[in-house]
Amino acid sequence: MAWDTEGTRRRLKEAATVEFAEHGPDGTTMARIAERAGINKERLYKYFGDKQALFETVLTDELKKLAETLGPPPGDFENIGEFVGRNFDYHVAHPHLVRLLLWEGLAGGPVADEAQRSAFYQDKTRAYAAAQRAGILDDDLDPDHLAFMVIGLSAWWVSTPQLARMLTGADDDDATEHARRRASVVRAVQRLARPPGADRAR
Amino acid sequence: MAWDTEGTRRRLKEAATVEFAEHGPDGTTMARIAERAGINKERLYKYFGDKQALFETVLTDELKKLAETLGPPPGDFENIGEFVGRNFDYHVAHPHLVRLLLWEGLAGGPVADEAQRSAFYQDKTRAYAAAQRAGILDDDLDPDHLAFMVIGLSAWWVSTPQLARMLTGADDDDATEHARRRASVVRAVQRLARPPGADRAR
DNA sequence: GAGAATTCCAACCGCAACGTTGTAGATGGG
DNA sequence: CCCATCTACAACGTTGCGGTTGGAATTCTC
Repeated sequence: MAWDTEGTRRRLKEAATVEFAEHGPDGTTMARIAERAGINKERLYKYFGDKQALFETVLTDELKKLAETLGPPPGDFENIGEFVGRNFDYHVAHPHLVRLLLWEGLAGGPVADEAQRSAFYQDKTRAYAAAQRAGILDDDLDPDHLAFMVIGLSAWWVSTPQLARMLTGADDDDATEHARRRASVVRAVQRLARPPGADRAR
Repeated sequence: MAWDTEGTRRRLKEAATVEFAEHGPDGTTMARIAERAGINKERLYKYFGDKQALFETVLTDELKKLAETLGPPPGDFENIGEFVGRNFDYHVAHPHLVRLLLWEGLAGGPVADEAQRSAFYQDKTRAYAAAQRAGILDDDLDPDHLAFMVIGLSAWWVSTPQLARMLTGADDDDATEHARRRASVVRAVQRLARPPGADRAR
């Protein structure tokens, strides 16, 4: 049988994503990743270097997936609510990414792929600023802060699930509660970003 | 010299707070806690049980400190913006608590002191609901979700410092940026919670 | 003031984790 | 067809962790 190096690489990375998202950098063991992938542990070191490098690879990969799934931010921000709603859906369906981000922030180590990501966020900020100048978004908040808070609003539910549970009294996989949360996020973003008077459709 | 059991207990707990907040449950070692406190490791087990119990003790303690420092939520929510601003200041000055909360949520294990905390949050939700009925807060969002998002807005900056840095381009200990962030949080909460037309003081 | 009880500590135990090494099989150019 | 090269793996070495134990020093109790 021919080698399937790309396949083993992919399987290792998928296993690493699950393990890292679940247990974090410190709680994850290289042996468990290899075991989950059904591949020998040593391959991890050959392909990805050490644990830290593997974590960074996994994180940048998941960020890319999000960007590809959601597509570029809508040219106009008229419908920012729905855009963030889709963002929220994504985070609830794949909590991997938010969890990886939180662990990255908590660890305080090097930031994976910092240059690319900074550039991405600066683009985003510029887009927000343009929409504010066009009057589509309110300019009450500075564009970078607005962008940051919008991310927060859609990611916060996944970030502190225990608070969410204690406050709402609902389980994480409750479908009707999910819909209620989504609606709240959409409405909150509209209140935050849209000029007063817009989105009056109650 | 007389025994100072309460003192050693306190020193151990303080050291544990720092270590747990910094490195998380998995990244923290009992030996390092003891070393930081200058006390023998075995005392930790005598006083606090095992690692998990120590973590829960530390977390509930920090939650109590926040509640005592900020005092009860203001009877009326007219000034919810400033209240949340003080909350934000606290989290920036003592990031311990938010970090512990994030780690608790990520670990997914048992929630420390769940009964008390649930009761606390339900009280909070009731207070929000009352303010909504009184017309002080807008009832656009359900009170539990509003409470949850308000917490998120003031804690999100500490939760993903690397995103904050990449978006704002500012260091975490930049004083003018702190003021700017605080103002954004206050304004955002007002937009989120207050009826349209209130807080028009630009 | 003697002995029970408690505080404190150094040393230890079992175990699991990271990362490496030595080797068996597969591949491909000359 | 041969040998350098690459993939893959089992087993290992070392380190460091959570938790325990035996005993010395100190305080309390009667």
